Amino acid sequence: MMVSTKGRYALTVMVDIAKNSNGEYVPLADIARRENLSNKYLESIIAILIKGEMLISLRGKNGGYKLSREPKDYNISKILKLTEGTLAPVNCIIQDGVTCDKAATCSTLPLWTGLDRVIENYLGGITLEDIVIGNRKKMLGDYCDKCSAL
Amino acid sequence: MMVSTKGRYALTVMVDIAKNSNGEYVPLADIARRENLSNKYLESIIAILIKGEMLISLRGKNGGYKLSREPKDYNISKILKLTEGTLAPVNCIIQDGVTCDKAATCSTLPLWTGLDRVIENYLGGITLEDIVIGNRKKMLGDYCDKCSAL
DNA sequence: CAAAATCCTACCATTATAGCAGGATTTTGT
DNA sequence: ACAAAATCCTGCTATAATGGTAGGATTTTG
Ligand code: FES
Ligand code: FES
Repeated sequence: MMVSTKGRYALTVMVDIAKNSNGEYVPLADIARRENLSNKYLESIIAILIKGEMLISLRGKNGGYKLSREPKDYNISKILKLTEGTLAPVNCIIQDGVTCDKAATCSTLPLWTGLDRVIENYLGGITLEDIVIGNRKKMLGDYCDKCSAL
Repeated sequence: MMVSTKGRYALTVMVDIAKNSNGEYVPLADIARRENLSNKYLESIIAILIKGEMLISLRGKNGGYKLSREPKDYNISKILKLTEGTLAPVNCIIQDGVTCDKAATCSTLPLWTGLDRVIENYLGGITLEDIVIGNRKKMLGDYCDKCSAL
Protein backbone atom coordinates (compact mmCIF):
# COMPACT_ATOMS: atom_id res chain seq x y z
CA MET A 1 0.00 0.00 0.00
CA MET A 2 1.47 3.24 -1.12
CA VAL A 3 -0.90 5.66 0.59
CA SER A 4 -1.93 4.79 4.15
CA THR A 5 -5.00 6.00 6.01
CA LYS A 6 -3.00 9.01 7.10
CA GLY A 7 -2.67 10.36 3.58
CA ARG A 8 -6.12 9.22 2.59
CA TYR A 9 -7.79 10.87 5.57
CA ALA A 10 -5.72 14.00 5.05
CA LEU A 11 -7.13 14.32 1.56
CA THR A 12 -10.62 13.55 2.84
CA VAL A 13 -10.25 16.36 5.36
CA MET A 14 -9.13 18.80 2.70
CA VAL A 15 -12.07 17.90 0.51
CA ASP A 16 -14.51 18.09 3.41
CA ILE A 17 -13.33 21.54 4.38
CA ALA A 18 -13.37 22.72 0.78
CA LYS A 19 -16.98 21.61 0.50
CA ASN A 20 -18.25 22.75 3.89
CA SER A 21 -16.44 25.96 4.69
CA ASN A 22 -17.71 29.18 3.18
CA GLY A 23 -14.75 31.17 4.33
CA GLU A 24 -15.71 30.07 7.85
CA TYR A 25 -13.61 27.92 10.13
CA VAL A 26 -14.81 24.33 10.22
CA PRO A 27 -14.59 22.57 13.60
CA LEU A 28 -12.82 19.23 13.86
CA ALA A 29 -15.83 17.51 15.42
CA ASP A 30 -17.98 18.37 12.41
CA ILE A 31 -15.45 16.88 9.99
CA ALA A 32 -15.03 13.73 12.05
CA ARG A 33 -18.78 13.24 12.28
CA ARG A 34 -19.45 13.83 8.58
CA GLU A 35 -16.61 11.60 7.43
CA ASN A 36 -17.20 9.07 10.19
CA LEU A 37 -13.58 9.14 11.31
CA SER A 38 -11.97 9.15 14.73
CA ASN A 39 -11.84 12.57 16.29
CA LYS A 40 -8.47 12.03 17.89
CA TYR A 41 -6.79 10.45 14.89
CA LEU A 42 -7.95 13.26 12.64
CA GLU A 43 -6.53 15.74 15.09
CA SER A 44 -3.04 14.33 14.64
CA ILE A 45 -3.37 14.33 10.87
CA ILE A 46 -4.64 17.88 10.75
CA ALA A 47 -1.65 18.96 12.83
CA ILE A 48 0.58 17.88 9.96
CA LEU A 49 -1.52 19.78 7.44
CA ILE A 50 -1.22 22.92 9.53
CA LYS A 51 2.55 22.67 9.89
CA GLY A 52 2.71 22.21 6.14
CA GLU A 53 0.57 25.34 5.67
CA MET A 54 -2.20 23.49 3.92
CA LEU A 55 -4.69 24.62 6.56
CA ILE A 56 -5.17 27.61 8.84
CA SER A 57 -6.49 27.07 12.34
CA LEU A 58 -8.29 29.22 14.86
CA ARG A 59 -8.64 28.29 18.51
CA GLY A 60 -11.50 28.97 20.84
CA LYS A 61 -15.19 29.34 20.24
CA ASN A 62 -16.19 29.50 16.57
CA GLY A 63 -12.72 28.21 15.80
CA GLY A 64 -11.71 25.34 13.58
CA TYR A 65 -9.87 24.94 10.32
CA LYS A 66 -10.04 26.44 6.86
CA LEU A 67 -8.07 26.23 3.63
CA SER A 68 -5.08 28.50 3.20
CA ARG A 69 -5.80 29.01 -0.52
CA GLU A 70 -8.25 28.25 -3.29
CA PRO A 71 -8.97 24.58 -3.99
CA LYS A 72 -7.53 24.93 -7.48
CA ASP A 73 -4.18 25.95 -5.98
CA TYR A 74 -3.66 22.70 -4.12
CA ASN A 75 -1.73 19.96 -5.82
CA ILE A 76 -2.64 16.45 -4.66
CA SER A 77 0.94 15.24 -4.87
CA LYS A 78 2.04 17.83 -2.33
CA ILE A 79 -0.77 17.07 0.10
CA LEU A 80 0.06 13.36 0.04
CA LYS A 81 3.82 13.86 0.24
CA LEU A 82 3.36 16.08 3.26
CA THR A 83 1.41 13.48 5.19
CA GLU A 84 3.03 10.31 3.86
CA GLY A 85 6.59 11.60 3.89
CA THR A 86 7.24 10.33 0.39
CA LEU A 87 5.37 8.85 -2.53
CA ALA A 88 8.43 7.08 -3.90
CA PRO A 89 7.51 3.55 -4.96
CA VAL A 90 10.69 2.00 -3.54
CA ASN A 91 13.29 2.76 -0.92
CA CYS A 92 15.98 3.24 -3.56
CA ILE A 93 14.33 6.52 -4.44
CA ILE A 94 13.79 9.33 -2.00
CA GLN A 95 12.26 12.73 -2.63
CA ASP A 96 14.30 14.32 -5.40
CA GLY A 97 17.03 11.77 -5.68
CA VAL A 98 18.31 8.27 -5.40
CA THR A 99 19.59 6.63 -2.24
CA CYS A 100 20.96 3.20 -2.95
CA ASP A 101 24.54 2.04 -2.96
CA LYS A 102 23.78 -0.20 -5.94
CA ALA A 103 22.31 2.63 -8.00
CA ALA A 104 25.28 2.98 -10.32
CA THR A 105 25.03 -0.54 -11.65
CA CYS A 106 21.40 -1.43 -10.94
CA SER A 107 19.41 -2.41 -14.01
CA THR A 108 16.05 -2.08 -12.30
CA LEU A 109 16.57 1.49 -11.18
CA PRO A 110 15.31 3.03 -14.45
CA LEU A 111 12.07 1.15 -13.89
CA TRP A 112 11.58 2.60 -10.41
CA THR A 113 12.54 6.04 -11.59
CA GLY A 114 10.09 5.80 -14.45
CA LEU A 115 7.34 4.62 -12.13
CA ASP A 116 8.06 7.45 -9.74
CA ARG A 117 7.70 9.95 -12.57
CA VAL A 118 4.44 8.48 -13.76
CA ILE A 119 2.97 8.74 -10.27
CA GLU A 120 4.27 12.24 -9.71
CA ASN A 121 2.96 13.40 -13.06
CA TYR A 122 -0.47 12.01 -12.40
CA LEU A 123 -0.92 13.27 -8.85
CA GLY A 124 0.87 16.53 -9.55
CA GLY A 125 -1.57 17.29 -12.33
CA ILE A 126 -4.69 17.01 -10.24
CA THR A 127 -5.94 19.72 -7.92
CA LEU A 128 -8.17 19.74 -4.90
CA GLU A 129 -10.77 21.50 -7.01
CA ASP A 130 -10.79 18.60 -9.47
CA ILE A 131 -11.81 16.31 -6.63
CA VAL A 132 -14.35 18.71 -5.16
CA ILE A 133 -16.16 19.24 -8.45
CA GLY A 134 -15.73 15.60 -9.44
CA ASN A 135 -13.69 16.09 -12.61
CA ARG A 136 -13.86 12.44 -13.64
CA LYS A 137 -12.37 12.99 -17.04
CA LYS A 138 -9.19 14.36 -15.54
CA MET A 139 -8.97 11.73 -12.83
CA LEU A 140 -10.02 8.69 -14.80
CA GLY A 141 -8.86 10.04 -18.13
CA ASP A 142 -9.49 8.69 -21.53
CA TYR A 143 -7.08 6.60 -23.45
CA CYS A 144 -3.85 8.09 -24.67
CA ASP A 145 -2.41 6.14 -27.60
CA LYS A 146 0.92 7.88 -27.49
CA CYS A 147 2.22 6.80 -24.10
CA SER A 148 -0.52 4.42 -23.00
CA ALA A 149 -0.26 5.70 -19.47
CA LEU A 150 -3.92 6.55 -19.29
CA MET B 1 6.58 2.58 0.07
CA MET B 2 4.59 0.75 -2.49
CA VAL B 3 7.05 -2.00 -3.38
CA SER B 4 8.93 -3.59 -0.48
CA THR B 5 12.24 -5.43 -0.66
CA LYS B 6 10.29 -8.58 -1.37
CA GLY B 7 9.04 -7.33 -4.71
CA ARG B 8 12.26 -5.53 -5.47
CA TYR B 9 14.43 -8.57 -4.81
CA ALA B 10 12.02 -10.76 -6.75
CA LEU B 11 12.54 -8.59 -9.79
CA THR B 12 16.29 -8.55 -9.19
CA VAL B 13 16.27 -12.34 -9.12
CA MET B 14 14.35 -12.53 -12.37
CA VAL B 15 16.76 -10.16 -14.06
CA ASP B 16 19.78 -11.99 -12.65
CA ILE B 17 18.56 -15.33 -13.93
CA ALA B 18 17.66 -13.85 -17.31
CA LYS B 19 21.19 -12.52 -17.61
CA ASN B 20 23.10 -15.48 -16.21
CA SER B 21 21.24 -18.56 -17.33
CA ASN B 22 21.82 -19.91 -20.82
CA GLY B 23 19.07 -22.42 -20.58
CA GLU B 24 20.92 -23.81 -17.56
CA TYR B 25 19.60 -23.86 -14.03
CA VAL B 26 21.11 -21.11 -11.89
CA PRO B 27 21.83 -22.02 -8.25
CA LEU B 28 20.48 -19.83 -5.47
CA ALA B 29 23.90 -19.29 -3.93
CA ASP B 30 25.21 -17.77 -7.16
CA ILE B 31 22.33 -15.30 -7.34
CA ALA B 32 22.68 -14.32 -3.71
CA ARG B 33 26.43 -13.77 -4.10
CA ARG B 34 26.15 -11.74 -7.31
CA GLU B 35 23.32 -9.56 -6.01
CA ASN B 36 24.77 -9.41 -2.51
CA LEU B 37 21.52 -10.52 -0.89
CA SER B 38 20.77 -12.90 1.93
CA ASN B 39 20.69 -16.51 0.84
CA LYS B 40 17.84 -17.42 3.15
CA TYR B 41 15.65 -14.44 2.42
CA LEU B 42 16.00 -14.97 -1.32
CA GLU B 43 14.99 -18.57 -0.84
CA SER B 44 11.62 -17.53 0.56
CA ILE B 45 11.06 -15.04 -2.22
CA ILE B 46 11.95 -17.52 -4.93
CA ALA B 47 9.44 -19.96 -3.44
CA ILE B 48 6.71 -17.45 -4.28
CA LEU B 49 7.99 -17.04 -7.82
CA ILE B 50 7.91 -20.80 -8.31
CA LYS B 51 4.37 -21.19 -6.99
CA GLY B 52 3.38 -18.40 -9.37
CA GLU B 53 5.04 -20.25 -12.24
CA MET B 54 7.49 -17.47 -12.95
CA LEU B 55 10.43 -19.82 -12.36
CA ILE B 56 11.14 -23.52 -12.79
CA SER B 57 13.29 -25.27 -10.21
CA LEU B 58 15.43 -28.39 -10.23
CA ARG B 59 16.70 -30.04 -7.06
CA GLY B 60 19.95 -31.82 -6.51
CA LYS B 61 23.37 -31.37 -8.03
CA ASN B 62 23.46 -29.02 -11.03
CA GLY B 63 20.05 -27.86 -9.94
CA GLY B 64 18.80 -24.34 -9.40
CA TYR B 65 16.28 -22.07 -11.08
CA LYS B 66 15.53 -20.91 -14.58
CA LEU B 67 12.88 -18.83 -16.31
CA SER B 68 9.68 -20.51 -17.41
CA ARG B 69 9.46 -18.40 -20.59
CA GLU B 70 11.26 -15.80 -22.66
CA PRO B 71 12.11 -12.51 -20.91
CA LYS B 72 9.87 -10.63 -23.33
CA ASP B 73 6.90 -12.66 -22.14
CA TYR B 74 7.12 -11.48 -18.54
CA ASN B 75 5.09 -8.49 -17.54
CA ILE B 76 6.55 -6.53 -14.61
CA SER B 77 3.14 -5.79 -13.14
CA LYS B 78 2.44 -9.50 -12.74
CA ILE B 79 5.79 -10.26 -11.16
CA LEU B 80 5.31 -7.52 -8.58
CA LYS B 81 1.67 -8.36 -7.89
CA LEU B 82 2.62 -11.96 -7.27
CA THR B 83 5.18 -11.09 -4.64
CA GLU B 84 3.59 -7.99 -3.14
CA GLY B 85 0.04 -9.27 -3.13
CA THR B 86 -1.29 -6.10 -4.66
CA LEU B 87 -0.04 -2.90 -6.25
CA ALA B 88 -3.16 -0.95 -5.38
CA PRO B 89 -2.21 2.49 -4.06
CA VAL B 90 -4.81 2.45 -1.30
CA ASN B 91 -6.78 -0.07 0.71
CA CYS B 92 -10.06 1.07 -0.87
CA ILE B 93 -8.96 -0.68 -4.04
CA ILE B 94 -8.11 -4.35 -4.23
CA GLN B 95 -7.08 -6.36 -7.25
CA ASP B 96 -9.83 -5.91 -9.83
CA GLY B 97 -12.31 -4.06 -7.73
CA VAL B 98 -13.19 -1.72 -4.95
CA THR B 99 -13.57 -2.67 -1.31
CA CYS B 100 -14.73 0.26 0.75
CA ASP B 101 -18.10 0.82 2.33
CA LYS B 102 -17.85 4.51 1.49
CA ALA B 103 -17.17 3.87 -2.19
CA ALA B 104 -20.62 4.86 -3.41
CA THR B 105 -20.36 8.41 -2.10
CA CYS B 106 -16.61 8.92 -1.87
CA SER B 107 -15.31 11.84 -3.91
CA THR B 108 -11.68 10.78 -3.68
CA LEU B 109 -12.25 7.30 -5.08
CA PRO B 110 -11.92 8.38 -8.73
CA LEU B 111 -8.48 9.73 -7.87
CA TRP B 112 -7.33 6.40 -6.41
CA THR B 113 -8.85 4.50 -9.29
CA GLY B 114 -7.10 6.76 -11.77
CA LEU B 115 -3.80 6.38 -9.96
CA ASP B 116 -4.20 2.62 -9.91
CA ARG B 117 -4.73 2.62 -13.67
CA VAL B 118 -1.72 4.79 -14.33
CA ILE B 119 0.49 2.44 -12.31
CA GLU B 120 -0.94 -0.68 -13.89
CA ASN B 121 -0.54 0.74 -17.36
CA TYR B 122 3.05 1.69 -16.79
CA LEU B 123 4.20 -1.55 -15.16
CA GLY B 124 2.01 -3.70 -17.38
CA GLY B 125 3.65 -2.24 -20.45
CA ILE B 126 7.20 -3.11 -19.48
CA THR B 127 8.71 -6.57 -19.87
CA LEU B 128 11.57 -8.36 -18.22
CA GLU B 129 13.43 -8.06 -21.50
CA ASP B 130 13.15 -4.28 -21.37
CA ILE B 131 14.99 -4.32 -18.07
CA VAL B 132 17.57 -6.86 -19.18
CA ILE B 133 18.52 -4.95 -22.31
CA GLY B 134 18.20 -1.60 -20.56
CA ASN B 135 15.44 -0.09 -22.67
CA ARG B 136 15.70 3.33 -21.08
CA LYS B 137 13.41 5.01 -23.56
CA LYS B 138 10.56 2.73 -22.63
CA MET B 139 11.20 2.92 -18.91
CA LEU B 140 12.02 6.59 -18.59
CA GLY B 141 10.04 7.65 -21.63
CA ASP B 142 9.97 10.96 -23.30
CA TYR B 143 7.40 13.55 -22.75
CA CYS B 144 3.84 12.94 -23.85
CA ASP B 145 1.96 16.20 -24.39
CA LYS B 146 -1.42 14.56 -24.64
CA CYS B 147 -1.78 13.07 -21.18
CA SER B 148 1.38 14.35 -19.51
CA ALA B 149 1.82 11.08 -17.71
CA LEU B 150 5.34 10.65 -18.97
C1' DC C 1 -16.00 33.21 33.40
C1' DA C 2 -17.70 29.13 31.31
C1' DA C 3 -18.06 26.86 27.04
C1' DA C 4 -15.96 25.68 22.76
C1' DA C 5 -12.37 24.66 20.41
C1' DT C 6 -7.43 23.71 19.12
C1' DC C 7 -2.73 22.23 20.82
C1' DC C 8 0.64 19.16 22.94
C1' DT C 9 2.81 15.03 24.96
C1' DA C 10 2.75 10.53 25.60
C1' DC C 11 1.26 5.95 25.15
C1' DC C 12 -0.31 1.40 22.96
C1' DA C 13 -2.01 -2.67 20.26
C1' DT C 14 -1.72 -4.85 15.87
C1' DT C 15 0.30 -5.82 11.55
C1' DA C 16 3.88 -5.84 8.09
C1' DT C 17 8.68 -6.04 7.01
C1' DA C 18 12.97 -8.21 6.70
C1' DG C 19 15.03 -11.51 7.67
C1' DC C 20 17.40 -16.25 10.23
C1' DA C 21 17.89 -21.33 11.58
C1' DG C 22 17.68 -26.06 10.99
C1' DG C 23 16.69 -30.00 9.05
C1' DA C 24 14.26 -32.92 5.27
C1' DT C 25 14.33 -34.21 0.58
C1' DT C 26 15.93 -34.85 -4.09
C1' DT C 27 19.34 -35.52 -7.68
C1' DT C 28 23.86 -36.08 -9.79
C1' DG C 29 28.54 -37.63 -10.36
C1' DT C 30 31.98 -40.93 -9.10
C1' DA D 1 26.46 -47.23 -2.93
C1' DC D 2 27.13 -42.82 -1.31
C1' DA D 3 28.60 -38.21 -0.65
C1' DA D 4 28.00 -33.69 -2.30
C1' DA D 5 25.04 -30.19 -4.10
C1' DA D 6 21.11 -28.27 -4.24
C1' DT D 7 16.11 -27.12 -3.34
C1' DC D 8 12.13 -27.56 -0.07
C1' DC D 9 9.64 -26.91 4.26
C1' DT D 10 8.45 -25.37 8.97
C1' DG D 11 8.92 -22.24 12.25
C1' DC D 12 10.99 -18.45 14.63
C1' DT D 13 12.28 -13.37 15.70
C1' DA D 14 13.54 -8.46 15.93
C1' DT D 15 12.30 -3.98 14.31
C1' DA D 16 9.47 -0.54 12.29
C1' DA D 17 5.14 1.27 10.59
C1' DT D 18 0.30 1.71 11.06
C1' DG D 19 -3.71 3.18 13.21
C1' DG D 20 -5.08 4.74 16.62
C1' DT D 21 -6.21 6.46 22.12
C1' DA D 22 -5.87 9.38 26.55
C1' DG D 23 -5.55 13.35 29.17
C1' DG D 24 -4.76 17.68 30.03
C1' DA D 25 -3.05 22.61 28.67
C1' DT D 26 -4.10 26.62 26.13
C1' DT D 27 -6.76 30.03 23.60
C1' DT D 28 -10.82 32.61 22.27
C1' DT D 29 -15.61 34.01 22.20
C1' DG D 30 -20.19 35.25 23.91
S1 FES E 1 18.56 -2.00 -5.69
FE1 FES E 1 18.46 0.13 -5.18
S2 FES E 1 18.70 1.06 -7.11
FE2 FES E 1 18.48 -1.03 -7.65
S1 FES F 1 -12.59 6.21 1.62
FE1 FES F 1 -12.57 4.27 0.56
S2 FES F 1 -13.34 4.83 -1.37
FE2 FES F 1 -13.04 6.75 -0.44
